[in-house]
Amino acid sequence: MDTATAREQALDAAERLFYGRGIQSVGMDDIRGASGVSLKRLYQLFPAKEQLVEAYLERRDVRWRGELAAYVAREQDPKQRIIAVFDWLQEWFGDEEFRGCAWINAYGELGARSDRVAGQVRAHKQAFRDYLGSLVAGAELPDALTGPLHLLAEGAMVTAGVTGSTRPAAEARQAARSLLTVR
Amino acid sequence: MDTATAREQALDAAERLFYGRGIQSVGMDDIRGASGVSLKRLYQLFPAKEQLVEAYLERRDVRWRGELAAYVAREQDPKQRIIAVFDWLQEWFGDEEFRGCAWINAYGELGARSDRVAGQVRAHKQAFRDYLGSLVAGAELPDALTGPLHLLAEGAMVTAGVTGSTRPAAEARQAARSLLTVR
DNA sequence: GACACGGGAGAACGAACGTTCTCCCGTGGG
DNA sequence: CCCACGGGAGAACGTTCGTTCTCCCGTGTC
Repeated sequence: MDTATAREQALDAAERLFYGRGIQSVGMDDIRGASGVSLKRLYQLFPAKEQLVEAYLERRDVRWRGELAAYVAREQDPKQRIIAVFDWLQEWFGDEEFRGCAWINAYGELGARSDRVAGQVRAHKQAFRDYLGSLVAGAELPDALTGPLHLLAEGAMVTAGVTGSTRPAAEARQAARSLLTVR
Repeated sequence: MDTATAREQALDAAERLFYGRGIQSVGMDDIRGASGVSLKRLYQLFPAKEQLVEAYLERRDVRWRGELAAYVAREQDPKQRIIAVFDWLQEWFGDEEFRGCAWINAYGELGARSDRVAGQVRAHKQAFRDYLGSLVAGAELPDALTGPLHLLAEGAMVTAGVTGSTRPAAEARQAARSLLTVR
């Protein structure tokens, strides 16, 4: 197995386990077992667990925002694009594997202990907010809408994560529609 | 030191440390050191760490919701009471000790491993939502507003926790005002 | 005064886990 | 064929931490 595929399999297993069971309750040995990558190789690729965690969050960040952007881009109408964000959230919440927002969860676990993880969470949330801002600008709506839309989305992620329901996405979409059409 | 005060001091220390540094990174020995309650007593009062965690979340839930309700009750106008929720959040976010929502953080740390903690988080969030619902009903507003208001509040808590800023409260309050005055 | 006892200090124990080390094998080059 | 070497399996090591145990002291009771 060459280095690139070993790295990818390690990250696949790490993501599945870290996201599904939490970071601290998954040991490096669990990742070895799930990925088939030996401990020796794991430590060559990621000299410490924290670096594996960072790589997991980093890769997931790129993919998460990419998938959201691809979904939204299918919509032509600029205002509908904003609504599509909440449609996408609803689909995500309905996924069998959904267990809340990976970054909010990671922040709860490690935010107080690891500055690097805390920084990654901040960067991810800021990037999401900036993306919403770009959609708002694209629809020629006042920039002041960005904050509220972002809060609705974050609230929906938290609430869906805790309750396991997709309803928060529908509620958030409805509220977003209402905010977009006010005066 | 009698049993009641030992219990209270243990819970005081547990709350300070669990909330400030995360649950998993605080050991029983840290709590002994911070509370002055010996390990022997600690384990008489709480036969396992998980029970101390549950007692911490339980006591904090009662106090948190009580303080919110007391703050809101000072307002007479039913609609202003809803806005007052966000004023209270803003004060909370500005507190020096503020480190995000204790329940969201606990869920990120333990939600996947402890059903009891996950249940407490769900119950706390449901109680908060129900409280918002009672304010909405008191203002004779449509019940459909409860969900969006709740999501704004949750989003503000998460975002303030991650960024350390009080701004999310102001944004959420503004959005709430807007939702209340539509049509 | 003798003694039972609740409690404090902190050592001890055992498990979990991050990280490293040992041993061995298969392979490719000389 | 020999050998160097990259890598796998998993034992080993050291630390952390939840939990329990030991030892001792002060107090209240007869």
